[in-house]
Amino acid sequence: MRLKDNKKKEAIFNAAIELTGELGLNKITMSAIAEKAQVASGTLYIYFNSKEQLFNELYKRLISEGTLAILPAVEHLPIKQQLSTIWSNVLEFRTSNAAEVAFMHEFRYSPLLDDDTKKIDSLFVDHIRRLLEAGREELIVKNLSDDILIPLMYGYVDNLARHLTHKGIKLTPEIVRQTFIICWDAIKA
Amino acid sequence: MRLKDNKKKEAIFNAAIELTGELGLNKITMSAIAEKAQVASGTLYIYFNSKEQLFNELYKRLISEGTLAILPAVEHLPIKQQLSTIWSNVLEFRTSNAAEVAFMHEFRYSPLLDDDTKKIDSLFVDHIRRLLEAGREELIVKNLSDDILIPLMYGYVDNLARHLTHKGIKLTPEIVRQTFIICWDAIKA
DNA sequence: CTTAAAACCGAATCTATATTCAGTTAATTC
DNA sequence: GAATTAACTGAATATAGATTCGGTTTTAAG
Repeated sequence: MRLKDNKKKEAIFNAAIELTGELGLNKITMSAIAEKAQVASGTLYIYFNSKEQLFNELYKRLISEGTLAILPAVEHLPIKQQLSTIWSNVLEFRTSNAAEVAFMHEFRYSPLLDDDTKKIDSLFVDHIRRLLEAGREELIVKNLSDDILIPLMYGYVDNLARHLTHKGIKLTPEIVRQTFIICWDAIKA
Repeated sequence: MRLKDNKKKEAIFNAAIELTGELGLNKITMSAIAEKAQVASGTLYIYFNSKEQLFNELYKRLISEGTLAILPAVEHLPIKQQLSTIWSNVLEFRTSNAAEVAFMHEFRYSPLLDDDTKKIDSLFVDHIRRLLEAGREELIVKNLSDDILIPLMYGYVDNLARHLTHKGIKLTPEIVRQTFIICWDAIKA
C-alpha cells in the first residue's frame, strides 16, 4: 500500500497561500489549488475532508507557526521592553509575509472560520493581557481595562501593517521605533 | 404605466441590513432579501442590476449618511476639540448601529466591493488627514507621517467599536473620554 | 374608459464549483 | 515478486443560488 506524502500537503498549503495573494480568498477554487499544487482535485480530499477544513487547518498552522512563534522568550526583560520586542516582531512578520498575512486576514473574517479555530486566536491576546496586567501593577501602564487597551494595540498593528503593505511602504527600523513610541505613549500611565 | 416605489427600495435595503445582522453577509441570498422585503426575487432586478450593485449602493449610502454625516461642522473649534468630537461621534455611531456597522465591516472586505465604491471610503480619511496636518503646523501633533498616525486612529476606533459590540459592552461617556485620551496621548507632540 | 408601458411575480434556467467515485497506479509487506 | 491496499486521477455529479423571462397586474396619461 501507499502512504500519504507530506510534501504534497505542504504543496497544497503553499498553493492556497499563493492563490490568496494573487486572487484573494474568495476567488480560490479547489480546482485552482489542485492545479497549482500539481495534484488532481480529487486528491485534495485525501488530505482534507472539505475546503473548509483545508482552510481552517492552514489558518491554525499559520497562527501557531507565525503569530505565536513571534512571542519571544523574553520574560526576564522589563514590561516595556517585552512589549517593544513583540511589537517589532509582529510588525516585521506582518509586513514580510504578505501572502500569509493576506490569507490570515481574509480568512479571519470569512464564513469558513469554524468555532474551534476561533479559540486559537485568543492565545496571543492572552499573552498581551498578562503583560498589561503586570504593567498596571508596576504603575507604568494606564489603569484602564483590557477592553480599552488591547483594541488599541491590536487595531493599530493590524491596520498599520495592512496599510504599509498596501501602499508598498517598506518597514524600516525607524518606522518600528516611531510606531512603538506612539503605542507606548498611548498606554503608559 | 407604473412607477418605481421608493419605499420598496428602502424595504430592500433594510432587509439586506437586517439579514446581515442575523446571518452575516455571506449567507445572504437574493431570495432571502426578497422574502424579507416582501417582494418577488425578480423584483430586486427592477431596482438593481445585480446583487453586487445592490450591496455597493447600500454601502455607499451608509457611508455617506452614516460616516460622513458624522463629520460635524466644527471648523471653528481647536484641532483637539475637533478630533475629540469626531472620535465621539464615530464611536457612538459604530456602537449603536450594530447591523449597519456589521454590514459595512463585512462588505468592506468582501469581493463584492467595487473600485468605484472604494473611492468613497477615502473622503472620511481625507478629512482626518487635513486635521492632522493642521495639528502638525501648530506643533501639537507629532511630526510623523499620516501613514503612521492614521492607522492608529482608524485601527483603534474600528477594533474598539467591534470589540465593545461583540462583548456587549455599552458605550459610556467615560469610555469615550478614556479612549480619546489614549488616542490623543498617542498622537500629541 | 382605454391603452400603453413599466412594475411585479415566481417558476424555470444557467452557472459555477465543491464533492464524489469508478478506475488506475504505486508503494508496502510478506 | 505477488498481493494488497491506499493514494491518486479527473470526468461526472450534485447543488446552491443568482439571474432571466413569459405572463400578469398596476397606474399614469390621454
